[in-house]
Amino acid sequence: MTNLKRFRIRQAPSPTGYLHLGLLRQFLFSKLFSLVNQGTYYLRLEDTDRKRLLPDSALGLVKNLQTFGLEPDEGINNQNKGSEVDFYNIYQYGDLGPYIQSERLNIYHEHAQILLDRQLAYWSYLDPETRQELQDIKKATKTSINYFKINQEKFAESDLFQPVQNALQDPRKPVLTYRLQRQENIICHDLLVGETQFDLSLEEDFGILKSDGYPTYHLAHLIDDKLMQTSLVLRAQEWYPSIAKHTTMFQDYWGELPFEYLHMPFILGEVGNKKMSKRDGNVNIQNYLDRGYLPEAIINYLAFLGWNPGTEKELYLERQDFITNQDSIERVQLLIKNLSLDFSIDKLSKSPARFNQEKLNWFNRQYINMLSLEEYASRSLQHKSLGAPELSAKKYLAWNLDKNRVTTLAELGAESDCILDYRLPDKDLLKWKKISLEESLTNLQEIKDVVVRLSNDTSEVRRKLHESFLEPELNTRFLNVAKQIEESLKSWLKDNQKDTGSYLWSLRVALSGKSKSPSPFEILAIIDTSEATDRIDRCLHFLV
RNA sequence: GGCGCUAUCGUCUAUCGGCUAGGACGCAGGAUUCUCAUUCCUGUAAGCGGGGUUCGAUUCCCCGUAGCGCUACCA
Repeated sequence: MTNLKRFRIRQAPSPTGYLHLGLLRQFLFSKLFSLVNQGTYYLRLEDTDRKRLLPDSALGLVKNLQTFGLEPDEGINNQNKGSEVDFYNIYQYGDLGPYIQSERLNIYHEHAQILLDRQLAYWSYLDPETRQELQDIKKATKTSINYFKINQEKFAESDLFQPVQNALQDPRKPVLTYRLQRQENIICHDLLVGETQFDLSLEEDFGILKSDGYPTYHLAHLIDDKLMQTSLVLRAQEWYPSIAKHTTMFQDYWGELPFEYLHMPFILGEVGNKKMSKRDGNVNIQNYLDRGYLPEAIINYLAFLGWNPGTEKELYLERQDFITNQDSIERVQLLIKNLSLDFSIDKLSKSPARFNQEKLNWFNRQYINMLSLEEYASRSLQHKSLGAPELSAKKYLAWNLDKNRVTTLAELGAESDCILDYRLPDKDLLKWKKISLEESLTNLQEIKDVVVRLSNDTSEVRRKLHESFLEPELNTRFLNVAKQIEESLKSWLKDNQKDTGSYLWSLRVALSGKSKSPSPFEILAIIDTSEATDRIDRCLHFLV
């Protein structure tokens, strides 16, 4: 991209709500661009809309970004590494600040004055009613409004170009308006779309400094992205129609457009053709976190919405990464780094992408399964706000069984509850499909002795397993014990020429109490002999 | 209304003029299995319509059509 000057990319969120999916993807792609270009990814807070301002949302935003490994290199965050901004309860850091637009008012006013001096902007005194009337006429006559001319006819030249400080005190509440003077066609460039020609005579003047002294996006963009040395403006597609205004504004004021534009296509909601909105209820990124989705899965999924490496690779983290790194934030940073290795602009899609929960679920299942048992258990417990319950080997081993059966962290216990909280099955459930209930129970009675013997035989390995349940490789050691039980039990069945289903079905149902459950061998590796005996005996009572 | 963007399986997408249109999710079937899940295999399903350029168009161009966006003292 730009090779002479240092690559700098920015995101400029507004503290008017929560972090949503579309925005998160923009942050991700910005970070990816900065990594590819070995540049800086910075963040500034666009808090110029005082009516919609929600101060708390700034902290929520930077916290979320940290969770997703997207903390900016410069700008604002929630770490104590810069100067604190009390109002938002966040920190700001970097050499080109302030990064909070409400702290830059004097800068905007200074440039507004230059704009006035050069007659590139003027004060518009039209009240809302008048502007509404003009817009109605515009619709009827299909001609664009010349705001400058209208103001010129009604007000004196000295009013139109009065100094900023005076105008802000003016009871008529004027709005500083950008004066589009060029009437010709302009060719605008976007990294994704390419070149588009716009007719500037169709564009209308637009407000840049509101009567409350705060800039609109247009002025803030004009000033900040020059002063903060942005080299790539990556923003949502909805801005694309403004590219002509902005390009001409930069050319007029600064003599050049000092950066490239890239407009990101929308993310569509699962139903309908609208971009994901707050009405979908599922756009808030915090919802996904709350529902037990891993940041790794969300980021990996989002990366593939509008981008594709052109290879068949989709998972950008491997099982090994989960073993060597137990920290979620560091791991998601690694994920982003891995993505950046394949990331390039010509792999971006120009059309909007539809959000698909099923695919996200798949990513989440993949990554949950890669989690170490320790991390899976602790994160699931944390997720359920269970704090730190007394950890028993039994619980821990039972949860282990859930890991490749769940979609989200919220489902801890979904399958394993039958081990921790036994309920007697219905009588009929004990019947194996090929034989009668009586026969099934007789078989159960018969295998009970084998199970008891086996359970006693393996009590030593099980004791060792349970004692060291917090040590690494638990899953492997557990599976070994389960396998040992399985082999013994199956060889007994084979030696005595017994049909596996006729014995194992009722055994498993007796041990789990459920029609669908982990295998009897896995259950026997967890519960002790007396517990196993008790469960079987209770079922055998159906015999009498 | 004006201006603009976009257009391949249900969804995310590959293809940068040669296609028997590839992959992933989902779905269906099968294998393994005492059940469920996992894993593995197989299948399912697509180039919006019409012109043009070309030996040849999903790919390039034009016109339609559809979807979306913008048309603020919101960003």
